[in-house]
Amino acid sequence: MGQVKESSTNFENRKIMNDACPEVYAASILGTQWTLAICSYLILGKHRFGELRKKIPGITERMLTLKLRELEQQQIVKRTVFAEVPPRVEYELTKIGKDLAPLIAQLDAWGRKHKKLVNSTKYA
Amino acid sequence: MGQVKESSTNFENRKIMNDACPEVYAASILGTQWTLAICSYLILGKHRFGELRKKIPGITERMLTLKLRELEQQQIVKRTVFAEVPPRVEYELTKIGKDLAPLIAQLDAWGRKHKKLVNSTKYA
DNA sequence: CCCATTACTTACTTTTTTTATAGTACCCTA
DNA sequence: TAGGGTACTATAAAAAAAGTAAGTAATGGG
Repeated sequence: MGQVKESSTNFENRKIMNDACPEVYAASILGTQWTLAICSYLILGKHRFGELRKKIPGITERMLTLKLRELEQQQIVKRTVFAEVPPRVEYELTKIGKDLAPLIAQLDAWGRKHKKLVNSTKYA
Repeated sequence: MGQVKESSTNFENRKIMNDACPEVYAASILGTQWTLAICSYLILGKHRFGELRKKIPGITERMLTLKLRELEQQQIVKRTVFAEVPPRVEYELTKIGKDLAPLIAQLDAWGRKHKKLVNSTKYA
């Protein structure tokens, strides 16, 4: 829950759902734009900031920064800064981050299946 | 992708990612607010509109309608209208909708684990 | 001294999603 | 004939998320 106003109805609603339903909580973490793409690359291994930016088409530096910071706060990603010039920062998944792998595989499988279904019925 | 402007950068970005990554595509379907909560209830069985509204705390009729329509378009939910007064409309999962069950179970498992971890380190 | 490199910030603007509130149609019952 | 139940719609506003564009810092090399 990035920048949610604690006074908003939206905040209340999410809080209640997230507290009551772990699956909703998990989906709300993974379902925002760019987040899962980043995780998918990090599952393949450690990446520098610039590497991620190059691999993820269309992402801006701002968005990449925001999402990485969010993932870091959520303890899904670990950030390591090297005291060099020019700077070098490496990102890698934490233990729980790595635990996403089978979940991502399932999402992938269901996604393929669904896409296939929808496309096959689109013009039927 | 509910009400996205086809001319926006956002539309372009989502399109590219969704086309390339089925897991991102799947997560973007399941990750928006209310969607997974609705599916979770429907996995338990057929529900009427009003039943869902009562079970899902905080949801407005408008949101419930919107999300159900979206799920219907995505062929995840089937809608059946009975020609009665007062009206009766039933919602149930389609085949691919039911295929979400194991995915939801995994989301649930990961969500619990993550929540536990975050809470345990919060004040450490 | 100027430029390149890398990983960001900052200050906005635009787009998308969610919420609020007030209807509507239909028939049945009291 | 007024009110109740059900499943919605319409319109507007608020909130959240994403995108744009222009910096910044530090240092080594030319």
